[in-house]
Amino acid sequence: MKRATIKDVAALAGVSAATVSRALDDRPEITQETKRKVREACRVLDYVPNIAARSLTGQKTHILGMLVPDISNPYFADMATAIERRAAQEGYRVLLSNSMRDPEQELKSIDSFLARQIDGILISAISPQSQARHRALMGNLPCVYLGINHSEECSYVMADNAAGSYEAARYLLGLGHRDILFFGGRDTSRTRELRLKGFRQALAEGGVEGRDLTAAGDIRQLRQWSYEQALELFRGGPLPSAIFAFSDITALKIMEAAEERGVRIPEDVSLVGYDNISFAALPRIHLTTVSQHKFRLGEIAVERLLEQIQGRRERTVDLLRPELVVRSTCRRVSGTP
Amino acid sequence: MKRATIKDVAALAGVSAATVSRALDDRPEITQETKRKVREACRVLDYVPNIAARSLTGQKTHILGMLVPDISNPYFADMATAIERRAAQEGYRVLLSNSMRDPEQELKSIDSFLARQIDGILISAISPQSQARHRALMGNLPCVYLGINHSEECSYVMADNAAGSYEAARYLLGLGHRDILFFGGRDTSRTRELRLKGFRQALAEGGVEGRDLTAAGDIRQLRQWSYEQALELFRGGPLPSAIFAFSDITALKIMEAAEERGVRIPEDVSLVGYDNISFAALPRIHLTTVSQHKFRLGEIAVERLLEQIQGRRERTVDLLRPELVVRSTCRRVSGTP
DNA sequence: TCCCGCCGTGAAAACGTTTTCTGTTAGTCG
DNA sequence: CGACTAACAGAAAACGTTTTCACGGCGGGA
Repeated sequence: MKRATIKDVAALAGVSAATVSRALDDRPEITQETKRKVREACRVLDYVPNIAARSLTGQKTHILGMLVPDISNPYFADMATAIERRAAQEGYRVLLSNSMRDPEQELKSIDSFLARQIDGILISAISPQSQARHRALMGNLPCVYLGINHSEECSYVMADNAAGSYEAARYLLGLGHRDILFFGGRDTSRTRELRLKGFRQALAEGGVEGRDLTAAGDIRQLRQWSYEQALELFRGGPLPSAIFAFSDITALKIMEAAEERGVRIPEDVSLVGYDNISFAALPRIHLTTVSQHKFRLGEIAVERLLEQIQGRRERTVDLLRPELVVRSTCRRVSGTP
Repeated sequence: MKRATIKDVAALAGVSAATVSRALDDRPEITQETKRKVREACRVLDYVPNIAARSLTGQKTHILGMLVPDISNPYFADMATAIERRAAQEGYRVLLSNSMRDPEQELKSIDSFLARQIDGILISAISPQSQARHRALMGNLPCVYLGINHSEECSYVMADNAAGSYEAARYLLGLGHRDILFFGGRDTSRTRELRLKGFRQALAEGGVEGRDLTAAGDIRQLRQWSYEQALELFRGGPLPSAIFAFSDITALKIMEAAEERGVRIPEDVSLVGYDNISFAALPRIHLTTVSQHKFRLGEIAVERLLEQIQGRRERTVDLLRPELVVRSTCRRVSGTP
């Protein structure tokens, strides 16, 4: 009933525990014959090594931690999928933590990760409050930021936000749009800052004035805020020619408000999102958006983290070029070629 | 630089390691004063207990394993969210494993869970091949099935699939539909069987003949299969009055095909889904569907698993009643009251 | 023949906790 | 005043591995 230990295997194979350990590690100094006996004994006893004991001797746990605000957000779910898969390929498991953007939760998660001796941590969102604590640990715990770069001392892999929005804005300009509104995102968000920057640059190059609408205030209510602002925008009065949404989630909220107000997309307003989450490709939605290659980002993040864990590399920075994916939420402005 | 151990804390607090252990456990036999000193020392040294060492002494790891086919599927993402949250409340973490429905992956995951001394496991999908291995362990490892019940020896919590589809079918009947097609699901799926059963029962009670379309064959290609079958269905010729999709994912694929063929929903065909995944509530989609209370299911699953782990309860069975959520993909058949 | 070195293996220490068993001190009761 | 109890804390064993060190045997060179 009780699980077999290495000693049981050793006894059955007629060798010592040390030999079993070495045989399972496939060390060259052990005879083929001995290895065979050991393997056989393991099979018979259904032996599974105890990782807790292993990690006690200073070995690694082969567990990675992942800090995420909300796994039910498809943006993070997609990344998590990629991460989980890549990690599994390398023999690692991932311990998930939804912080729900609650600083206290984040702190607890970090502590619990530490307590569990994880080998490294992937962070795709963290509040400023928790960063101090986190920074204190960075020396000890390999870490890579994913999709953000809160600290220059730490590795990160992210998409080039400015480049992505630059390209999307150019696309809108090319379609003849001149009155384009950048919509949403928190005023504290560095990501928003970068996306806005690329947007503004494209507009400036096209000699067009840009507008933008920013969420300032409670961080948790962003979706609700977007919906209400869009409702307000569509209340009547002149519409912008196109809306550049901070994210696909935001774009969806804009769509919802538009639907409610009878505003048609793209006939009345063009709309582009950002992230290319799975929602965007759905029938009836067909959101034109900027793809972040979340899958690739996740994979690279794992690779970099493992390199760091295994001491093969120090701090790294990866910037992926995003890609505009054109669907059907933008139209050409009449009267343009 | 090295992490502080319990001995360091003991030294700083001027007590023994044993006392520190007891103090942190808040045992009554330790003086308030001593506890205070210990806590202070922990704070100073930034002490985090080593869970690996703790688990070695026969304690629990406070880690739960979760076997999922695909976390980027919103159905599982939603459940995972609920599970993660509830587990965290109880001081547990969850180790995630995406099997991608690959039996070999499943096996590996189970072994790796075992090696990591997890306290219990939540399974929301498992292939028949892996079940044998899993069953062998069930005596040792607390387990609850989530949304499925592959074995009567094991706890499970799931929605009453037959009841849900019964209700949805009644709704369709009430709207005047008489030619209703049950669409999709794998022929090996027990879930499909149950949903079909409720569907048929409702139809039989209404004196209506039901039809159904089932996927037989490669399990991984279900979405593609649905899309192609729907395309075929919409090729021309007589349409059913309503389609009852096996799942929301299937329903979405049907929508996609309908869009492609110029078939309007609900004007030309009514459509109901199953699961109420987040996609279903999106603007422009508004899928009428059966809600499984995935969140509640996840929570209950964690609660039952913990009860089992802590020896408070044996095998349990929970059946939740699903709920029809009416949106806008069904219309009343003309000529009915 | 003797010694050296190498190969394969075993014994034991170490990892950081928890827990059981003891021991000490002070207080209480007869 | 002596002995017993209660309250508190320490020493040491145990958990299952890995790893360091040591040892025995064997082949080969002198």
